[in-house]
Amino acid sequence: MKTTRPAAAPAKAAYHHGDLRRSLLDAALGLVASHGVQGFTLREAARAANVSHNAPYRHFPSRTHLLVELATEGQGHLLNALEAAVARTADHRDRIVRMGIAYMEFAISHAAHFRVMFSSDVARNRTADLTAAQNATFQFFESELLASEQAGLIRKGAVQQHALVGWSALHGAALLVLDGVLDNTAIAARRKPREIASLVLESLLKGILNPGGNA
Amino acid sequence: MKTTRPAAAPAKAAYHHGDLRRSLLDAALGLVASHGVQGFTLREAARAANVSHNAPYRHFPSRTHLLVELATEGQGHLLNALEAAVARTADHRDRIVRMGIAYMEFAISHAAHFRVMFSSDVARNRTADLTAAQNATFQFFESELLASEQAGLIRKGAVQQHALVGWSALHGAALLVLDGVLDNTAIAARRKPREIASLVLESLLKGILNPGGNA
DNA sequence: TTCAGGAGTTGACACTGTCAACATTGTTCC
DNA sequence: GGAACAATGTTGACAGTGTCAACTCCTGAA
Repeated sequence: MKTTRPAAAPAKAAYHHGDLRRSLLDAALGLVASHGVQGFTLREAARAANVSHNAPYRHFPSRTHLLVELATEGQGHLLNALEAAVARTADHRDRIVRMGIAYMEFAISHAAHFRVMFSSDVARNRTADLTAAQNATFQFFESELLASEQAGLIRKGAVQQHALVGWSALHGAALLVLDGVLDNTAIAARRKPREIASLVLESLLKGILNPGGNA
Repeated sequence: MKTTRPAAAPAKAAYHHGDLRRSLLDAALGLVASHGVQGFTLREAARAANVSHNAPYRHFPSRTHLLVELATEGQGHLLNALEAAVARTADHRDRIVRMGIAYMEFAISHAAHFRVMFSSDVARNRTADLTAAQNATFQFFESELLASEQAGLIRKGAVQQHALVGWSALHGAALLVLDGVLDNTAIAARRKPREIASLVLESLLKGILNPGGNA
């Protein structure tokens, strides 16, 4: 983890931590995963990093700011995941489907990040960086659909609307799955998250594909 | 509010509150509205109800349980709103559109309830009652679509899937709007919530309407 | 070598959720 | 009526939290 400093001292040793900021973010992520956003505590993160309860304040002005930072970071990871998913094929329909599935799978397999990214108290303390990261995600959706439109896969003229509806549906499905709200529905109870995403995408595509499409 | 007891005493007077449970839920809702779910405090709710900091424990076993109760109540109100919206017309397409718009409008105009209903720490402490209330909402979506299917408005054979996708899209859109995530998108920035809901519904309907539909 | 400032520490404060023990009230049965 | 009893509220305490202020330690530049 370190770069230059004296390797790995056995005890907690050094006065300067080396990369406290990173350690705190990692610890926070773990705590959110096990105790929820609400249950995350600055002092416990400090403890996990072997540091006094006030050390975090040298890196983050408040508990909320740390969470916002985590959210911004997560949003970047999400965008990376979407880009990676899409990169594996050139077929426009496939790309859309993979992108959607990647969204759902990110929400599930990086649940802690995802929860922080869309927790309400982070939303009300959003920074310009976080806003920019969220906009980038939406624009990625849009650009992908724009390419499909130009290739003639989907109907002309409502790319922004399609992006809005697509993102909403995937986002909503991800949250409903994450919260277990769908666990008692016949349609979703026995399906894996990626299958649920497929169902959502299938329906969405029916609404936007060109009549002559290859559906 | 009271029924039999001595009207409204000017001072806080009476040892027994009368309806503390209700007062606490109302106070909690107000606090969530102004300070967020995270910022809601049992002690402040108690203060708002003119009662000692421990009185709430005679009605709720914990802070979280109070929130779960609030969520269950909100889910009931949501279902009522959906039913009321649908009742105003017999046209199946209209009913679906009104139902969707009502969902979005509930999320916006009852934001505090909605936030509690889908806050993650409520989700992880869900009671049977809350689960039942959520299932009822999904079933209402389903039943509405089933009626449309039988009337020939929408394609045969995938009502559950349509309900899943529809709920997901509306839910996702509501949360994205509520969190302000869409504020910087060209498509949603200058639109009212109900217009955004209309856009979502328009797209969804294109995907499920019968070819011979009146779209 | 000095020294300014970044990084971490200790100590304090008001506040929180929750537990235990106690006080007051309304109800129910003789 | 009054006596037991359960509900409902209260007071007091405790550990834990976020944050502020003042301090110490360490590193890199002048």
